[in-house]
Amino acid sequence: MLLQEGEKCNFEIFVIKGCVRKYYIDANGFEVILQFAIENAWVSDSSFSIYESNPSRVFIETLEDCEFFVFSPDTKEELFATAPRFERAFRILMQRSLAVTQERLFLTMAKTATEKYKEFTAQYPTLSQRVAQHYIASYLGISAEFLSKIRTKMAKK
Amino acid sequence: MLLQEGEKCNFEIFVIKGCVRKYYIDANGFEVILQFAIENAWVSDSSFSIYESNPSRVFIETLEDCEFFVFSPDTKEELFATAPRFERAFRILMQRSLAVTQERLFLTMAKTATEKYKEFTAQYPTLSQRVAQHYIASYLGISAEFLSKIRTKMAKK
DNA sequence: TGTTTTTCTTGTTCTAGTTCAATGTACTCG
DNA sequence: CGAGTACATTGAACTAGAACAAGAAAAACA
Repeated sequence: MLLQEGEKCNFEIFVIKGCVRKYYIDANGFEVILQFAIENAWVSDSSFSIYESNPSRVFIETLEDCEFFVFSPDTKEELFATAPRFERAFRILMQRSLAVTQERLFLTMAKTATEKYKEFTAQYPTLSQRVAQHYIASYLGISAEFLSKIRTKMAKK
Repeated sequence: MLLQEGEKCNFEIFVIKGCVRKYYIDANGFEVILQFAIENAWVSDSSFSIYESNPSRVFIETLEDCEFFVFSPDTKEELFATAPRFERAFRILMQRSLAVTQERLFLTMAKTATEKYKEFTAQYPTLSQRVAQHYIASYLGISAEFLSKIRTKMAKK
């Protein structure tokens, strides 16, 4: 467990190897998975790092053995000071995260559960083997049972 | 109409006055509103500005008489060259957009239509008066009819 | 190896929200 | 002014997906 709800998130992680999930607990006590980060992806509680004093509302947890590269605010500031071009790199990184999140919003809003699952397997071909199905269901915003039904239906065809 | 699907988006807009909507057309031909931008907000097709050669999949359209401040890539580069601290400003801007988008994902995934509408009116108190209801429904990802039913139910209480 | 715990499947019932259709309201413009 | 167009409401029938429950498989573990 890398980050707990209520803690301050003061890092940005680059995943070299393994898989982590970022999630929060909704008003009814259910986990909702916001992001899977696998090899070559970044995770952090980006939503709240702007309000740096605010505690986080999300959890970040490893699902496999992992290797990371970790940026703290200090190492980041140091980096920017010595090599200002990294400001740009981080801006582009932010932009890419935004693109990914918007793409998810696209999917979440306009697609059926089956379509979402297809897109998911296309986007993360390895992940459906690597993590538990109910995590995927939570990521897609559907119930684990319904995902199972979708899968059996797809298998029959 | 500021941007059409298929065009290249080469600007970032800061809304001084008025209101614009950003939307796309889904596979079934329906408009899905991704964002309303009112006073002091930014709009651009952030999802694709990283792949700068790619044509946009979204439309950006004014809903009222507007005043903007427009950044093109050129003015941006010029700005960054003369005042490098603006790199940082734009990074923070990106971060904030990301925060907003993630917050929306939160809402879209875990809340009922009624809850979403309540949160919407709380977040954009003026907007429910200013724009057509079916736009709000599209933004919330629900049908215009159902939004109407929610509203009458809320009014009765 | 058997036992326990976790995950996955399957069926049934139920509900939030959709779709369609019809009517009502309001605004625009000749 | 009246007619047309765009928008909002209401109701009835329908459906995607949830919730619940109860087994089956698979994994963990001693």
